[in-house]
Amino acid sequence: MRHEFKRIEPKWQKRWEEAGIFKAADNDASRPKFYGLVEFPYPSGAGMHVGHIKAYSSLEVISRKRRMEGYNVLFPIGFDAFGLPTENYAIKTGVHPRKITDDNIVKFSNQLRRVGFSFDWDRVIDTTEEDYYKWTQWIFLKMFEHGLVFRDTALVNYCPSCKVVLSNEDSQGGKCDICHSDIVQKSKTVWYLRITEYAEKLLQGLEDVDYLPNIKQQQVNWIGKSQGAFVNFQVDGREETLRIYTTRPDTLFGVTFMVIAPEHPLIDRYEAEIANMEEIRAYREECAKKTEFERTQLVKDKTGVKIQGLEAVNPLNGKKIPIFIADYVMMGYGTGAIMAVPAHDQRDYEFAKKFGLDIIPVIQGGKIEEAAYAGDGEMINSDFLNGYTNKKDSIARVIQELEKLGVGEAGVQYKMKDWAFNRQRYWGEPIPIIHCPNCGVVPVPYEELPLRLPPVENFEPGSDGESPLAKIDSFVNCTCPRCGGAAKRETDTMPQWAGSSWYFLRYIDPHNDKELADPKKLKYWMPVDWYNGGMEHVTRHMIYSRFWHHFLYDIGVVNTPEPYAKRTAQGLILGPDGDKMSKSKGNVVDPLDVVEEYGADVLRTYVLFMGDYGAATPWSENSVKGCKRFLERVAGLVELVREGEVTPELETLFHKTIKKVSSDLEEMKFNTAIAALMELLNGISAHGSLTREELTTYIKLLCPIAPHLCEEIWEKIGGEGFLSMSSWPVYEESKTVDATVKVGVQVNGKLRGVVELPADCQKEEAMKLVSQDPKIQAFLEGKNLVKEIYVPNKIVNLVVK
RNA sequence: GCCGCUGUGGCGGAAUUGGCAGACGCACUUGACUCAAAAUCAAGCGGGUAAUACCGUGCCGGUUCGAGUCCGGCCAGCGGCACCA
Repeated sequence: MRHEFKRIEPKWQKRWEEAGIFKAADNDASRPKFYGLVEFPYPSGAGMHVGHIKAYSSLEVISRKRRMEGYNVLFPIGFDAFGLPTENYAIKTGVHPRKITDDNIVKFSNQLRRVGFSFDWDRVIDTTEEDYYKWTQWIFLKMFEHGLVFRDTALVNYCPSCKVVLSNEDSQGGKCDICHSDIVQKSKTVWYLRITEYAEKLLQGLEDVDYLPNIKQQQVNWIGKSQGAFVNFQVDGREETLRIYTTRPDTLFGVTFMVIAPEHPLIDRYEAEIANMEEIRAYREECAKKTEFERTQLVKDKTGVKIQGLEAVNPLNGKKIPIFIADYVMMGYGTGAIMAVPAHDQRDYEFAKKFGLDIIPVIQGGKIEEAAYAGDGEMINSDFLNGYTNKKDSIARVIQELEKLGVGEAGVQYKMKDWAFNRQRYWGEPIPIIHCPNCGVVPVPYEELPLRLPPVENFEPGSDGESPLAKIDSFVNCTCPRCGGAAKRETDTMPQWAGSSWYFLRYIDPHNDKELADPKKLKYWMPVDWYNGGMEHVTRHMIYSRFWHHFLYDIGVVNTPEPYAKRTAQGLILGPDGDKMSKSKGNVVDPLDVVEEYGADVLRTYVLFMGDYGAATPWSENSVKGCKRFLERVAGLVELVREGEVTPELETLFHKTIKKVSSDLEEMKFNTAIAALMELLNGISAHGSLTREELTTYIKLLCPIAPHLCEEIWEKIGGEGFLSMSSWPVYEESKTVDATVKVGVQVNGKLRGVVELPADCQKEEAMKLVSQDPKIQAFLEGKNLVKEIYVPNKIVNLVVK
């Protein structure tokens, strides 16, 4: 039998779909459930990328295996379709984003079908459909209702090219995540989601989930919890305290100055009393011009200005100390003010050196003349803290003292910031809020959802960073639902991350027009058992969606706090040249070209065989050919079928392979699972024949990876029903071991020979057999045998002198 | 600077977690088939040697009968965070 993929692949895809075998059954209590989730694609005009294939193939294989193991499997797909590329394309071509999106989804769906993925196509969702974003808006209003939505005027990251405000997540490194232009700072009133309120829950929740360790670590870093204390310094002679946050309150006796951020409100309050206000104003202006990126990058040179006329008082020893403003302190973290301990903090040290300030060591160790000392040591120059050597104890002691004096308390801080939740763009979910001159900010009533995107002809955003919706009077002008007076709608839309923050819930009940999803079905399917996706989504999408899910849990919509029980990630597919695939480098591989030339089964096999699933691996056309060769040899097995139940020579190999493939697939070691199937194939070829029973086992093991070919073989040998729905092979442990094993024999730790021993053979017998080996005898000639080491089935080591 | 990960043939990568390093695949070499090429099949394939010996998992040292694997110290690369107080 030849592997005629062009004929058989469409045939089986059609049969699977007609029979509906991949449809999930809601609330089926008769079998265990498995919810496998892959990150739904953004349907770009370019179509599918080989990266998509790799990302989906892992859970595709697991889902197919689960079905064969008797699970009720939910393996859905959809489209995360709001976003800038579509809108930009609309601006360029004049075609409506709705039309572009629909066309791209059709294209994507067809491509996904040609790869033979076993998605449940009845549950496809599209985040840009009204029936879907109605519920995105609903969740937003629920958050509003629970005080998690707020407006604030803030310096925001603004991309002058995309003309949008970006979240911190989208502007990492001072570059726009979408177009890579430099970000500038702009003052704007924007919407925020109070994600920081969930910082602790998001951190704690990580203890109950099975994420790859690096994924967990990245989230922990992102949340960035630190423990320390808040301390109030009195401003000398005034009813004013300067509140700071520190992780080392026990170094309070080493404080020689204070630093506040340039934007700190203290300055505005005492404008009249600050002698050098002109100088300070100039410094503030200078800082405002810099982007946050510049501010954090120009770390070499500390700048700042001493505030003339204000002094702080150290609450523990009453010492008066100067206050500076400097841009190395950020308004966005802690309280925007610090106590400076130059002896033990490198930044404070550099600042003190530059401005000629005192440096008082309070921890023994290091060379204070050269650099700040951040290590451990005995406390000195610190009154009641002197003599402490353990930092935990000294911190506990000083916090006790601060609390007694009423000038401070223990506290925690998170690096994570609130989520800037808006875009000044057309192609996004309208924010369901009304601005009323009488009532202020009023939410759109739930009954009025969805708040639809109005038809627009010009998608260009306003030059002042305003949304295109602001130009549509019929959309903007409305009546206030509270007082009935004339009011205006919010014209910002939600950021692209909104729709993907809850999509996995909608798959569970995609056509429900009463609720986000039926609670019974939610309870049945959630949590997602296994979620696979890219490392690039570990800190944004993953954190956002966990936040939304925790919130939905708190208001009783879902019944688990954590949405994903397990999370894994695939590695990138690099271009054949080893560089990241990109259009400009011309090293992009189109998966459809591969399907066309080699078939979907070959493509599926290759992306899983090409290397460690979690690692970045370059594409190799030659290796694709290798996979093609492999499947063609498998197709040829049909001709080797002979009468019988088992082939004794192959029995152990079969049992071993079932065991290895079963466990390797679970551990995402797809490359070694396929290698094991290749080895088994080599074994069968060497033997020259196999039984129908054995061929059935073989194609069952390969079926999740190369299902079209395996179904075809199954049909050819008279199998009934779909192989994809047959039972997963089982092995017997006792049959996975050979009667004899080849064991290496070392002399003084060096390999000198190999002997064949009965499996699990006793030491005495093993030694006897080893000593009969002439090669080994030669090495023992004239030497004293000092020690014999024997590890059954593994190694013999003879120590001689 | 901090945190995490990774260094194994010409290449992608294996190694039951301390027990025969290089499974499996690619590339390559030789042979068969062919007028020839492709495809296919067979054999070989870490370095070294005529064959042994010997040398080999980034580098240096250690533990052990035995180290790719464990410990200590470096070096290089990748990813994340970053004037975070």
